[in-house]
Amino acid sequence: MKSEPDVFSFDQLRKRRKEPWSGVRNYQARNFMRDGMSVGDPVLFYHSSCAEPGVQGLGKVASKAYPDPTQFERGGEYFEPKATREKPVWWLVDIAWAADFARPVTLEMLRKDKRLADLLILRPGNRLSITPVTAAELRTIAGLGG
DNA sequence: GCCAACGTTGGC
DNA sequence: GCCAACGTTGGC
Repeated sequence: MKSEPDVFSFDQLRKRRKEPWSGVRNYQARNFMRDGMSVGDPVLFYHSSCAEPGVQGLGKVASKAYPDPTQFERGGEYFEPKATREKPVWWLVDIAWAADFARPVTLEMLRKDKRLADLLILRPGNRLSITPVTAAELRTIAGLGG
């Protein structure tokens, strides 16, 4: 899961322990949270749009999917006029801090590792903020992080 | 349903 | 700030 550290960093997640992953406004990313995640699933926390993009550490899914409350905030940045309480449009999960890496796994390190050739985030033009990884990819990246 | 215009993402 | 690569929007 990507996050811009200027907006919400892995350090902030560690301090807060848990954070609702609100504000996702892409259907594919929403579907991964709503349909593809279970409580306890490991999460790679990736910093994007910063000096050194890369995976900072591990989080974990800390709730089942529930409606993103920001879609109901009239006048707010994430207000969704099409959403109703009965038929929400946007869903999220809570993400909890799980473990630090000894070192961040930089984008450069990800690119250099042949085992990660199929990692979705490395595909040209990938802009999805949430992408699935295989168990093998997770192990590889966690290994690189020490 | 098509598709051009537009907005956003994200590395550099 | 640039720009490639997308996703979304809206007229038709």
